[in-house]
Amino acid sequence: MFSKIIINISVENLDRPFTYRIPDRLTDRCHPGTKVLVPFGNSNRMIEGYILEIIDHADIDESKIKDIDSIVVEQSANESRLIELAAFIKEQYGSTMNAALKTVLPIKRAYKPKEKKTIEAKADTEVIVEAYSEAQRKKQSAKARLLHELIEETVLDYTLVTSKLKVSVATINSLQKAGIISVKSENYFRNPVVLGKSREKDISLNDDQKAIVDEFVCDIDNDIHKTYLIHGITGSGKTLTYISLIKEVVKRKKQVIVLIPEIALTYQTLKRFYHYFGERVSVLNSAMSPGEKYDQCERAKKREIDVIIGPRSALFTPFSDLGLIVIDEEHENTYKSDSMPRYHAREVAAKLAQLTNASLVLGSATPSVESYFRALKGDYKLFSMTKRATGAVLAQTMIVDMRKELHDGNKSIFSNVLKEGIADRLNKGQQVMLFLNRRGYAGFVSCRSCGVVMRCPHCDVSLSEHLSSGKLVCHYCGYEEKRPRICPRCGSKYLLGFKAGTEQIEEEVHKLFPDAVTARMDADTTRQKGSMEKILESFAEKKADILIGTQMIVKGHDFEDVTLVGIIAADMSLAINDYRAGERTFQLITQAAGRAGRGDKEGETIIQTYQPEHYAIVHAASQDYRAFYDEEILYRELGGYPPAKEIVGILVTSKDKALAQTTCEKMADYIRKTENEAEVMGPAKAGIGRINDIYRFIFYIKSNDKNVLIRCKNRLEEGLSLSSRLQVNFDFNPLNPL
DNA sequence: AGCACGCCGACT
DNA sequence: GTCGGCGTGCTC
Repeated sequence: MFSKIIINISVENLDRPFTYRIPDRLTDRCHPGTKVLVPFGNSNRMIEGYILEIIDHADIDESKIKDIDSIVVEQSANESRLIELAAFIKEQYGSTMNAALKTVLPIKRAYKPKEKKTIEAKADTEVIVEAYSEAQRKKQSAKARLLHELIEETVLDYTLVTSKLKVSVATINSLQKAGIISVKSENYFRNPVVLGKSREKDISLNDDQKAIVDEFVCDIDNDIHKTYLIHGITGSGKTLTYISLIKEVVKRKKQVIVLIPEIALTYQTLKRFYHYFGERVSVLNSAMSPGEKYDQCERAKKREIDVIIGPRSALFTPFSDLGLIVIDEEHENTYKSDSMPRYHAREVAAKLAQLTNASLVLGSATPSVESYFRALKGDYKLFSMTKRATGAVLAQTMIVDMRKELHDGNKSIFSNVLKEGIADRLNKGQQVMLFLNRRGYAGFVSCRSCGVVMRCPHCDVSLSEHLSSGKLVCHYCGYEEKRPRICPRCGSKYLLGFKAGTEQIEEEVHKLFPDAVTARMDADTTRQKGSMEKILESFAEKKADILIGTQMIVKGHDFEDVTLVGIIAADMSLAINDYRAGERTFQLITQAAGRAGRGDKEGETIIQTYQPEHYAIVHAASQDYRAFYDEEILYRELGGYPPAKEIVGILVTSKDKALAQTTCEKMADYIRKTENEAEVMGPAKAGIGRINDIYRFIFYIKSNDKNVLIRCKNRLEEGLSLSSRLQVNFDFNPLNPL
């Protein structure tokens, strides 16, 4: 017996399996995922590795093969489970086992003790309230922000205060001198932090929420672990429901993973969790260093925390007794990895829940069609929350037919209703959000005389004008060049940039409402780290009347004084040649509409479109998910798209164009000839045919049965020669346009 | 990554 | 002559 073993080092040269003989004494203890000690290299130094698979026949000269030395016994159950998860990812999504292991295993790091700083309230609540109002009076906004938090919580995380609350060291020092707060630092690992510092409130749930919690508790107490889909409209109190569910699980001495899209990982959200779970909750995010992430893994292993909140990768937190996984906003695209292995967190979470006997809770105001489909089929238990927890009413929505506006002689980007709406809100001192439903970046530059478009010399995309630096930039490979004054082809001076949509809107607003203060948020203004928070914060502080932006302004930000949301080109995302276009459009409009009227004032949403009769727009306007779903699923079944059918995209890339193309053709032909349960489409040049001088060809396989696609993938993988000149990527149920 | 092998300069 | 610099290449 032999085994393929991956060495426990992340170095490219060793990113391949090595074959070892399994000695007789170890045969019954060696399984995929087992951690073993093997002699390695010329000096036979002992090194740790993981068994990937057991094989009967060696694929290399047997004289070279060494024996496995021993099994590493202290391997924990959760570690072997993570290995199993890696095997699942490799099988389901097509990647090397090493790549799968790397996504799953925590990063190794040298032990470096880290200090944990906290800010504690030293004075009584009355003193803090007093100081808070004084700070407010003196317009010391940073001080006020900090004190405001201290009224509710007595202990705050130092880094949280400095980063999310943007309180400087100077402010903290002055409050420390005044004796109102004290800064304490303690060692992370030596002193497990004391819990229960926050002033806990009882959770009071409404009937919808209670019903969910009751059924969930009943299930887990009978050792039933299901997947639950909570469909709850914006503001229906999903987060509080999650918190109640998590409390029940934590009470039973089990741990919880909460997945949240990175963009929604705001101070507000975190505060709610800190409030109920104190120091027993931890966070992961992309801004953290590998060391910090490693620390959180260690804390999880040591059972110092019960709850971890984070993006996709938080799924791999090494808890020993996982009881529940929550995926908030489960429809979000960020849950699908965009690099190999292209796994979907929802599917991997389901597998992890199955392996650990945990429950899975999915929540969304606009569930993905896939999840809702499963829920209706009975695979998931479906809960609906149809009332806003605060009792606030949903915004009034209105669809404006822009064709009619044009017909009536209104050539502006704004309909007359929207213009009146904006004027009205400006009068009342309320705020407006203008949402441009547009994907992509700033405008390209082209010659008005000969029509030539400035393109990247290494990629098949046009270059974007970078206004501040006066350069043309490629967003795919980073190529830069100075913006030419005259057309390089015909020499004309009419080389003009097309303005990014949001800029154009801003200009128009200034023209119509010269006194209004606007803030703009798009790929161009948020390129710098932290600038997004800055813009949102200044808008929240009412430093601007109108916030103009793309997708990023609609996700989970609540502004009490926003009473009007204008959706400029609601149908723009329908034009994309993608089976998910309708779903995406519905989600975006629903989310945008949900931004209006979050406070006590009634909100209004105006949807401008050239396709007022399109079902995604009609149902989004009436906030009727079910009606949308019923039409959408019909279309998916008709077109043979997920979830009715499964799709895999096979992307072949190479510097050698002919090689990529012929390989892609060969692969497609091979599947066509050998698999009659599968339908092959293509091959064709990929959506972007060349990136960084690497040519890209793609073909798709469709089938009713995902296992057929996995079989195709496995057979293509087997047939692959290990040519480094060629790369093959698999993408199951791809998110990008077909 | 580690570690051996190896091919050059400067030293007991 | 040899000790040791680190450049190259391999590890089942």
